[in-house]
Amino acid sequence: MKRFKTSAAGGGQTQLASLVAELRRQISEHKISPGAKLNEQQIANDFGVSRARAREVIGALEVHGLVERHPNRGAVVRRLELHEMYEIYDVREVLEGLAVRRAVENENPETWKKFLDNLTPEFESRIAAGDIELYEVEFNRFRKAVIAAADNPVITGMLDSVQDQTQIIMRRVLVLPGRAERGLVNLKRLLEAMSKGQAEEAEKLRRIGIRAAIDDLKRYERFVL
Amino acid sequence: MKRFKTSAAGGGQTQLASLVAELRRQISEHKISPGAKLNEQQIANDFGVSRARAREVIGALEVHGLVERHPNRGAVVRRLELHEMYEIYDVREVLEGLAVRRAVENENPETWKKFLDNLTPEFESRIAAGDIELYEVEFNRFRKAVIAAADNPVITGMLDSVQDQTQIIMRRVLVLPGRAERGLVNLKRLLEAMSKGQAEEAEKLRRIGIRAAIDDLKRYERFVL
DNA sequence: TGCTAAAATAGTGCTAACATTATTGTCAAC
DNA sequence: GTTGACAATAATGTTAGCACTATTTTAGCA
Repeated sequence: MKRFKTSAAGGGQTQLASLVAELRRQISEHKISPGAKLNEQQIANDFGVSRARAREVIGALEVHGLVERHPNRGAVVRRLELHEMYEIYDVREVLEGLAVRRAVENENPETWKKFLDNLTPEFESRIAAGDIELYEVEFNRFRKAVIAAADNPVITGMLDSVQDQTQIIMRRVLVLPGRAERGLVNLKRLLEAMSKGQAEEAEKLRRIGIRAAIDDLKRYERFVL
Repeated sequence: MKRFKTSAAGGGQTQLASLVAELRRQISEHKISPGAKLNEQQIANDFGVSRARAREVIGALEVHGLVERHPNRGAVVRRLELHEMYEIYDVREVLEGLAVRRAVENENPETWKKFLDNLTPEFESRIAAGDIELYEVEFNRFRKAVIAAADNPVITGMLDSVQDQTQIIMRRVLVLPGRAERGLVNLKRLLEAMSKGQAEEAEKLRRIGIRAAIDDLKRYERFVL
């Protein structure tokens, strides 16, 4: 059992916000599975907070769309339906494109040149040989840098929300045949455009990359879900 | 005092969700002003719900970013700062563009032709003469149709959230010199593209329209805020 | 008058107890 | 085996009371 700081314990973030962030994390990583029941007393016990606080947390998750509550019967973690996945990805496409555009406008092109320089022939052959984790780590490192450079908390918050809901499925997509290779091709072109300060071209390429990933999901739906 | 339905009263939406929607509406219309204090017992009294429920509502508003809570001291409705306005508008630009693109793809072009046909020379001269409400009503009618045709609840939810936070200020922008006229020119071109089924062109034009509105805000900041 | 310490205040935070409600389980009748 | 009625159950929903905490106010003193 993890003891959650009371509200007055400093650090700027309220107890509620901390708890919600933790539950979101657990739900998004499927540590709490879709379909799992959440109950106030259990959460209060698990996190060492009052039942009143636990209730607030569940309420916030409800409003956030992550759980479905049934009055007097408890809450269930929502399953994401496939059509929702596509809806979310439409939004992700434009938001990631926007983030990249702003990142290019805000940040020294040398930053992106450094990422490009990491994509050595050795790196590429390791991806081709199946080292998907390597690709994932590098891609996530790049993506974090983009979001930081975009410097827009609204974008960040929305993309976090998007990520919460889609990450498990998209990890499955990442291991589909040739996904990582195709992703790498797109990443190289994207980084080239970014290294030249081409903000609109970068936005377009990022969007193409997102669209390509979701197209792979469509193609292999029966295998992923 | 408005008596809020208990959770079990049917209609699919939980009491919490209804209350949150109502508070969001009041905050977004400045019926509850930025800087106003919210307290649990007052909300419980005002809406005829338990203090526990009121507390949940405030918690949800906190997580939603609409209020700032101070442990043991209460909650205050957040003031939107100008830089946040611009951050939100970046996101709005891409989301509204996406909505228009999807609407064009999903809906019969005749729909948009009908909106275009409403923009008669008489309509235009009334806008030029200062009938801003007419422009606002027609534009909002069009916008609702777009969002409905886009048929993506994720977009809708995010745009609702964006609207909550920006609508009061953007109404002030709407009465700036020439704003409505310039908006109308963009709307005509947009509807022309939509009537021809040009989804990408429509997306581009919608984005230009949003960008133009925010540019007017930048130009007249000192008068608007 | 200005400063400091103590008291008061306002509101949340927590706990306990009981009420309420929707669903599930059991049992008898057909 | 199925159906319907009733009881049990699980969890939330509400209320009440008190604890706790951060801020504001007040009183006393230099």
